[in-house]
Amino acid sequence: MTVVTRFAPSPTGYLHIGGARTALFNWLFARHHQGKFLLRIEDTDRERSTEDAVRAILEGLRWLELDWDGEPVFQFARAARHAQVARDLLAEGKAYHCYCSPAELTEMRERARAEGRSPRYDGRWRERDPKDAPPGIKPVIRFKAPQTGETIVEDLVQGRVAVANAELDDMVLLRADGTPTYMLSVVVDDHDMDVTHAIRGDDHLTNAFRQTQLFLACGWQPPRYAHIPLIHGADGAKLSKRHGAVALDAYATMGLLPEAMRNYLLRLGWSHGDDEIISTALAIDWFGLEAVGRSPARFDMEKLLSLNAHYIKDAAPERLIPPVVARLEASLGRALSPTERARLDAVLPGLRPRARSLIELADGALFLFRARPLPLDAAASKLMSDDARRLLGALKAKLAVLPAWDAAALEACVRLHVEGAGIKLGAVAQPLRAALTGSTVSPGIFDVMVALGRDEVLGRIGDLAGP
RNA sequence: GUCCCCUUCGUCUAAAGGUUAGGACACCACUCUUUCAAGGUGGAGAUACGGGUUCAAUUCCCGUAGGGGACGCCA
Repeated sequence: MTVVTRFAPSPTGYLHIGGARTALFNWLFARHHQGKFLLRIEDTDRERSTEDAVRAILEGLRWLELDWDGEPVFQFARAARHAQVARDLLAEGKAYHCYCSPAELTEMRERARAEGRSPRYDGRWRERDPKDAPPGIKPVIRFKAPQTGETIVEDLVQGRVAVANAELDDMVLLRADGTPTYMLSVVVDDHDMDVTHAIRGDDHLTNAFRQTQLFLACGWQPPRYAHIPLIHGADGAKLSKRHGAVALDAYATMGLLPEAMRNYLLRLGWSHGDDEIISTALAIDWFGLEAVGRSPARFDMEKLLSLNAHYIKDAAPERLIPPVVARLEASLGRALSPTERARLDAVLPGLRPRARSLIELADGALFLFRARPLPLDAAASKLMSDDARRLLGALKAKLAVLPAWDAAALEACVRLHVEGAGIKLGAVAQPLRAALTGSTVSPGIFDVMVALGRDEVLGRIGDLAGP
């Protein structure tokens, strides 16, 4: 049997970390088993579903490079089929009309809560004669759920979980306006789409019981369920807008690489011994539900950034350059010239191990493109003593006539210069760094000089050097 | 409130009855060094608590505490 998984987000909000991990696990599981990974947009809530959210979800998945098989299924488009199943159940006596008004239900729940009972529908229309139906009220269709015994879910992550059927009430399958509810749609779609494994957040665990009952009533085989623990914010609370559960594209904007995000998300709740850095190819090879943990995890930006730093060091330059150029041009407010882009290429190796994100990478490169005279930051200007200026002035003259302009020649020249002056390399390297970058922090100074080129170097030194 | 789930360093996790309880991030120190990183080396740091079962419990069972989730004509 081919494995079929699905990611079934509802487009009522944006794709966040938790949803992204659910998608990743479904995708990995399907790819591992050479099965199918389907995408289903659960848009049966017409009030809250938006096209923007659909777009954001698709873009998020594309950014993460999680490709789905076939076309996305829009659940609402299948409403007629869902409604038909509800009517079939009604005809078979497995469901019934309920004429309770929303106000009546609210009152029922409030009273139950006040009396310390579970707030459930009491089944008052379950056995009532349809002739009692109040006139002019459109009924909903409720599922006639078993009231005794228990329902068991053999969860691939949580293990065997049982709940007494008395704990579950008769859920609404078809709303008064004839539209299907989530519970019905999920069951029908999972069946029609031949979903074999439903991997989703732990918050759906109780739904699995109701869905199992519905599957059985329809005479269908439920999929295998796998409820993965939720991801919490850094403070241990449920992820929400306030806790960094921002849309996935915010992480792209922050300069995260999708492979870093995948690796990070993978290790949240899943492990393979002591392995930490796991390529996507290995992840597909190794992934299995048996290694998914059962306790919730906290989101840790530091670890994500550290993984990102690793992948930045690893990434091919052609992957890094375009996003960095885009960020640079945005902050510069102008396009980079070919000469400037060559400078960027030249310092990239030096910049890479110093950046944890593409933003830091771009920020680190900014000094290359600043107009002269360069503004110095506080630490840099503190370095510019009269001695330092004189040293730079003398060095400038030697650099101007240096036959070769490569890192080795530059280093030799500068070292000779400091030896002559009887000082340490740092005494000139730091002022030089300040003059060339405006800062006390940069890649190796000789690499910076090569990238900048002789004219720019002499110019920048000249702006600050003493007589 | 009811039901369900969870609990190993600050965080993510390994150890599927016998380990000096391992790794990673963060932290500290040292090292390398033209700065800052990166790299290298080392350090500090955990089995929530209480009972069992067992020759032996992080591991199995029960309870307590704490945390989370669900309880919609939302998904």
